Amino acid sequence: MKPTIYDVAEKAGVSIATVSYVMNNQKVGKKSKEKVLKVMEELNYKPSVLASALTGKRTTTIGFLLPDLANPFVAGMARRVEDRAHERGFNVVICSTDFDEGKEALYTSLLKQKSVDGFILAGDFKNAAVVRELLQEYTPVVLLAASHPSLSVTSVTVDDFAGGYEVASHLISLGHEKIAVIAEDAASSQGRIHGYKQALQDQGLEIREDMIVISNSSSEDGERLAEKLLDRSDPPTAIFACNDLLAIASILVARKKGLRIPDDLSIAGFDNTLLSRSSDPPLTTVEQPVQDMCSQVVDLLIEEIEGKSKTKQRIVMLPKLMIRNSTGVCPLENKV
Amino acid sequence: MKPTIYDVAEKAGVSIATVSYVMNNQKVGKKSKEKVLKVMEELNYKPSVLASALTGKRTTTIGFLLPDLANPFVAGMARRVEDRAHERGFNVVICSTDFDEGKEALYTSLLKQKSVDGFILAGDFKNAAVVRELLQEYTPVVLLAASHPSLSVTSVTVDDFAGGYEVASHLISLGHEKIAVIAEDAASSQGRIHGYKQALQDQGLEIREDMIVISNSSSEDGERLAEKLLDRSDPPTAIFACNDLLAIASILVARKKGLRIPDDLSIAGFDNTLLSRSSDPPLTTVEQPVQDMCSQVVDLLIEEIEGKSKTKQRIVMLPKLMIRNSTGVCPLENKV
DNA sequence: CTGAAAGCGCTAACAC
DNA sequence: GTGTTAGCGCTTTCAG
Repeated sequence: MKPTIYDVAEKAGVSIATVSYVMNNQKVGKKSKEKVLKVMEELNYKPSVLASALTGKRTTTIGFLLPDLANPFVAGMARRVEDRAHERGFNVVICSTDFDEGKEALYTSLLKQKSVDGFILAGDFKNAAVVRELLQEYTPVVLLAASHPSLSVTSVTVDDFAGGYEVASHLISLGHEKIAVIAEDAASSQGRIHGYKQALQDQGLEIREDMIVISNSSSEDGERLAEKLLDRSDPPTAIFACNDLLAIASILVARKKGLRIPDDLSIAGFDNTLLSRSSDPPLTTVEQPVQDMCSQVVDLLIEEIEGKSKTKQRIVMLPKLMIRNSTGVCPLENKV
Repeated sequence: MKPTIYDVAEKAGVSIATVSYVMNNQKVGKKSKEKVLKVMEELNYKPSVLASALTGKRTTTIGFLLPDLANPFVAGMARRVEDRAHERGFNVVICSTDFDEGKEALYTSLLKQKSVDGFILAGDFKNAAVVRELLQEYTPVVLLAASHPSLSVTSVTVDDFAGGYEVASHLISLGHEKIAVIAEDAASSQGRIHGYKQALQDQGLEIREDMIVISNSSSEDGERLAEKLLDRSDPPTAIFACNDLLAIASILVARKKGLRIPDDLSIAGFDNTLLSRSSDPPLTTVEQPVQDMCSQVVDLLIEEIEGKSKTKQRIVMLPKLMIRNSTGVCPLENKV
């Protein structure tokens, strides 16, 4: 059997309390301490986190709910969150929710039974009721790349409005006027769309709602929507996709239709995933400071877990437009 | 406070044992059972997994150690593993090890302290000592996309030899004779290289060890190596990269050098990640049956956890060559 | 400074 | 069937 605190105590000739004290760095006589440490070493003793947690201590495990781990942008965040969490001595249990309220509720419930110390909810968390419940029972929660205006919960996001504004402005400066948007059914996309609209308005361009379509975030759906947009009698000269996956899907469709990018059609994405560098042409996109965002959420969550957090806060980080070759000047014949 | 088994027992007018029995589907009088169930509902009672596990039951949590979650192929596996685990009622805690023996040892140790029910080790797990230890203390372990010939541990892999053989044969059939390999420092790459060599040998072609280089798996290193290969006085006409990331890196380098793909240079990858579809040209690569592999490992691990597994086994699944446009006939001037 | 003992929430004999 | 009770391994008063 694995050695327990009793084994250590006995072999060291002290009580289990003393052993516990040395593990928790409490005042212990030098002699006893050394002896205990030595025995722990000899027995290769590792305290049980379960037993410890049962008495009220932390499990040093956090739950990380995200939309879909297979999405490269999400996986990138997960890696960063994991790294930071490990640095701080926490493990991460990951659950993909697919934007499904049922899964969101189920997984949070399961993880609560397992006594995770807190939750990071990434992307658009649909089930507000669950968040509200977490909040009111004082379970530490922070949102990542998502925020809930009506809820008092700390969050870390990128400035979606600014991102959308910059992309649209960039496209407008290239002479585009018919700029379509392929969005996700998520709050972040709404922010990007707002930014896009503002840019259009600031330049006195007409905002056409029929140029804005919502996808279910899958590549297939992205292709379907891109195809539909390009088949219009009055097709856009530029497409702003709310993530790189959708942008790539658009590129694929455009290529299939024999359109040259960016000569015939400009395409911009969002997230700056590795997809955007490998695509042809390399994708103009918006970079999110993933590393900083993830370190921050983890730190904020741990502050809450440790009860050190003063106030809830919403941190908004600035995105950065990465201009590459998928966007170019608007073809003349399409100008009004 | 959260309700405990005592609260339920009291309110239902029974003993805690009875409550415990109904939770574990043991024989309980119909009346009592209904009453207890009703109270559990009213109190919204959720049993503590910690307390339950402390008495010897499972935590229904498995540890999943992988090289790097940010790698799209790995993230794809993680998603599948997660899905299957959830279907079976398990949660997954994920740890990226970066092929670092220290991290491998550290994370397994931490997770053991947290009493995970078992481990899935994916990719090349360097620290054989750790695996051996796990095995000898009867901790359930299975390997995914990796195997350890000298260890008696169940594993699920793709047939790397076959994959390498097929890629090389395909290239040879296109007339290539100078085929370079950019590999990872992993056992899977060794298998692929063996397959590649066998194909060359079967066709009576010379095997040149200086055409085989090992990367540290990063894109940057991939680019560096590809560049070095192409700068040789006697450059290859085709590159077989042992994963898509490295293949993309090669494409990037080739493009930078003004080489046309596949006219001047053919490039093949491995894994069939979404990168291979979005790249230009689309990448010829080898598909691994990720979904099946992942369902299998999870099922096998759970069998071990439940003590139902009869014997250790090594399952090898067959890969599938996906021919796309990054490979083409060998340019004539380069033929010997 | 250290030991004895009472829990933490649940399971599992062992009785009744 | 169901209640009593002794742990599971660790933390934490409370004495001494």
